[in-house]
Amino acid sequence: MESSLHRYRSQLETTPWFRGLPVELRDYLISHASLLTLEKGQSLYRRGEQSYGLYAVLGGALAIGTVGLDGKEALLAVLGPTAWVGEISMFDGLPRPNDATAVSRTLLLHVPGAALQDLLDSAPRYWRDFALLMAQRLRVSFENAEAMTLLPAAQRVANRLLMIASGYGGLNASQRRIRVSQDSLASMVSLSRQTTNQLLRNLESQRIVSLKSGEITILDFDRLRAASLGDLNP
Amino acid sequence: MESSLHRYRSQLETTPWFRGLPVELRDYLISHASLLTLEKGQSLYRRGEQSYGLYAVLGGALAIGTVGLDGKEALLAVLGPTAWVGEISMFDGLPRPNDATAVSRTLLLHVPGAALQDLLDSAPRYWRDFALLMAQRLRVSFENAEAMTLLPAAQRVANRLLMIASGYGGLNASQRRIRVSQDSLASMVSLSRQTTNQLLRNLESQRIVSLKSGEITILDFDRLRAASLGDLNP
DNA sequence: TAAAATCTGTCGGATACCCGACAGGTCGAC
DNA sequence: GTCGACCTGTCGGGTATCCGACAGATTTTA
Repeated sequence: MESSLHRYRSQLETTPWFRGLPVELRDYLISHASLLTLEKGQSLYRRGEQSYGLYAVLGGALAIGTVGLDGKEALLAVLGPTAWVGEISMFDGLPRPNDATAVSRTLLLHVPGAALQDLLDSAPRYWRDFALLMAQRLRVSFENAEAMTLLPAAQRVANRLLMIASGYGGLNASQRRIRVSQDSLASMVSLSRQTTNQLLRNLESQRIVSLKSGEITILDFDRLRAASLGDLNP
Repeated sequence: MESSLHRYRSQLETTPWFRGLPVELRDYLISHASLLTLEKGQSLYRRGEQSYGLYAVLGGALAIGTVGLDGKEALLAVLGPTAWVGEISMFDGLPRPNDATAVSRTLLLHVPGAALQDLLDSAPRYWRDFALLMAQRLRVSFENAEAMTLLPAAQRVANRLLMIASGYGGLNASQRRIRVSQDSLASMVSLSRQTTNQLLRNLESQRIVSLKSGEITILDFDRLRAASLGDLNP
């Protein structure tokens, strides 16, 4: 088992957080992990459930969010390779704060809670390394809350595309081709699918992005950045 | 100096996070801290600045948020006694993610960065304790993002009042009398002051809250909770 | 105690966004 | 290759919320 897991090491090291860890910690995580596959639509965990450890996305993608009473969805992020999830419950031992669901067939690395406990009991200095993950997520979360209340719709969309493309500030790999349906994007920026579509088509007509089914490609980062600041003809 | 600081110990211990810390850590924090007073409107720190340590609010209140280009404000929270702030930069060493400004004359406990470094270098197990603070804030932040995108305006207001009254899930003391202007409340739920006012008056007419200038008192928690879920005649 | 500053309350017109509906495209499954 | 599932694109009416404006109340400052 171990040998097969080490195949993923270099892939994992594309993510800033993981790359920054001490070697022995990286070794430990990989050698105590196992693989796990989710089919499209299957959930990794749901809000309120107990925690069973830490996960890294190796292939496919996870949608992190919550569904309201009426079925409406609040999407925080769609995380692809090689993002890590599940660290909050590691610290406070409380139930998971949101849902994680596979948007397509997804391959995961699973580090069981017990292995983490053992490690942290014997080397508590590693708490800090895992906390860095939370710090990053908190910064993203603040940035998002800010964008949500300060920016009008069009700028929110542009801003979000940049955020996704950047890998949410280092949480996962950066990418210029964004594999997300307009529907999902809409519930990330809390707009309706229809207006999101309008705003995207607007960006497309200016050759800032190009649209395919289930995919948005950024053509011009600079002008997208300008659009997110509002310095652009609507 | 030390003797005067110990007067605040029992006050600090009203906050769940601080109360949960090991005794020696509480001792260390208090004995390495100093007092600091901010006048109304003065800022403790601004987004982008370097970190100089950790703070606890002992009196008055801090507004945590950001101002947009146009002067519009995004308020994350107004924190009173005895909330702790400034922990994110402690972990990643990056600049502060938002502004902290005194809304009235405010008394603060300041634990300098150097003292924290010394402590954590010699006893890295404490990283975990500080990380708990981040975990709490992250949960609040998620809950908030969720409320923001899933709930209609009226429920957002009710939800937010409950959140503030609960001390943001344990971040600071709980209170039934909320000392916040309707204006501030408005920019926390991202509504205009006018509609926030309408919604509050609506709650007042049902005897769920009572309104004074700069103050909202919750009269009926159960019905406010119902209102935040939408089970209430509008 | 007077003056300044801040906060609350209320009105209507403007508008950004929602939402249902439906057609056409694209993709994966069998 | 064909079918069903999902996704994109577009229209128009309905409406929740914004925004300027202004008056009165309340708190703070001098």
